Amino acid sequence: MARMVAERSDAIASLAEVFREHGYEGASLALIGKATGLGKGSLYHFFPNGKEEMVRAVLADIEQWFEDSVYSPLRDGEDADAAIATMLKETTKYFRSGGRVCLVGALAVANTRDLFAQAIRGYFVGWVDALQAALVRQGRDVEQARILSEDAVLAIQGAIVLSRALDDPAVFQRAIDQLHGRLAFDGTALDNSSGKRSF
Amino acid sequence: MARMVAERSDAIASLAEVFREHGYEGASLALIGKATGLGKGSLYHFFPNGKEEMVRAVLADIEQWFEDSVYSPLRDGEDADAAIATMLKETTKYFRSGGRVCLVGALAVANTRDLFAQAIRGYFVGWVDALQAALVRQGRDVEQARILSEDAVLAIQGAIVLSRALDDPAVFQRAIDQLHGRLAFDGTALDNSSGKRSF
DNA sequence: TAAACTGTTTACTGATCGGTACAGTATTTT
DNA sequence: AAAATACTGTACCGATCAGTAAACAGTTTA
Repeated sequence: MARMVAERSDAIASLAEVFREHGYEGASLALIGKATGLGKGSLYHFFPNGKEEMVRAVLADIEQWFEDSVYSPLRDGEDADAAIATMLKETTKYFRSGGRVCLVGALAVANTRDLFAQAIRGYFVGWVDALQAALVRQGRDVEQARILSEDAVLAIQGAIVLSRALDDPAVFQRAIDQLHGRLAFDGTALDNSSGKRSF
Repeated sequence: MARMVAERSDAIASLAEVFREHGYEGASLALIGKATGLGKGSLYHFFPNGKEEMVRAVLADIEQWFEDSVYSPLRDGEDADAAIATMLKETTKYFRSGGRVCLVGALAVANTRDLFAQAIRGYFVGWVDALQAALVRQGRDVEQARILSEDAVLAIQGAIVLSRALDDPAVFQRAIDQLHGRLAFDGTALDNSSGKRSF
C-alpha cells in the first residue's frame, strides 16, 4: 500500500477550510477525509479525540497566525499606524474580502460555542487587546482606545456577515476603508474628547 | 390520542428558536420535534418539504416582524430620529443584548447560505434600505447615508458575534450606544463633508 | 536482521439522520 | 349521522453519522 508519510500539520490547512465551509456539525468525517486525503484511520491516528481535537488544532493554528501576523506587530511594532494598516491589509487578504468566513466567529455564533469557548474568547481578546495597545501608543485615551478597538474588531466580523449575505465583496472593502479612516491617527483624534463623533 | 389542534403558525416561534440554537444542520428532526412538541407526522403535515420549508417559514416570519417593527417606521415614520431610536431599542430587545443569535446572519455564514440566499439578501437589503431612507430624511447625503446604514447593520451583526464570543452583553450594549451617537442627527452631520470623522 | 514505531487501509459497529407510509383519531362539513 | 378533512403516532426505510478494531506496510532504531 502506498505510504503518504503525512504529517499532522499538513492536514491542518485542509481541516480549517472544510470546517470553514461546512461548520462543525456539517463537516462529516467523510468530507474531512476527502478534503485532507486521509482515511479515518489516519485521522484518528493524528487526532485521537476526533473532530473536537481537529477543531482545537485548527483554532490553535489560526491563533498562532494572527499572533504572528497581526497581534504582535500591533503590540510591539515601532509604528502604530503602520501596524494598523498591516492589520487591515492582512485581514482583507485573509478573509478574501469577505468571501472567506471567519471560523472563530462562526463557531462563536453556533451552538458549539461552549465547547471551544476558551479558544474563541482568546482569539478575540487577543485581537482587541493588541489593537488597543496600538491605539494607546498613538496617544489615545485608554478607555477610548478600548471602545474603538472593540468597535473595529466587531466591524470586521459584521463586514464578513453582511458582505456574504449580500454576496458583495465591496461591502467588506468599504468597511475596511471606513476603519482605516477611524483608526488612523490624523492629529484630530484628541481634539474632540467628548467621544461624540461628527461625520 | 390527544388532539393538540395545533396550527402551523404556533410552531414557528419554537422552530425559530431551535434553528437559532442549533443551526440548520444541527437541528435534527428529533430536536425539532421536542422543541415544538410535534411528532414527525405533524411536522411533515405542516411542512411537506421538511426542514427546508420550516426554515423558509421561519425566515418569512422574521422578515415580517422586522418589516413591521423596524423597516416600516424607518421608511415611513414622521420622525426619522425617533425611528432610528426605535430600531436600536427593538433590536437590542430582539437580540437580547447579543445573547440571542441572528438566525439570518448565522445562515449567511453557514454553508446553507446558497439555499436561502434570496431570503437572506432580502432581510439585509430591507434593513439597509430602510435605514438609508431614514438617514436621508434627516438631511444627509444619499451616498453618505448608504455607507452609514451599511455600517450600522454590519455593526449590529458584528456586535452579536463579539458579545457572544466574549460572553459579555455589555459589548453589544456599547456598540448600540455608539451607533446611537453616529446615527443621531445632531446638526454636525453635514459640517464635515469629507467623510473623515474625528473622534 | 530483528524489534519497535509510525502510518494506512479496510471492514465493521450501533446510533442517528431525514424522510415516507399509513393506520387511526379528532374535528368539521354536509 | 355520514362523509370529508385535518391532524397525530408509530413503524419503518436506506443512508450516513462518529468512532473502533485490527491486520498490514514502511521507516527508524537497536
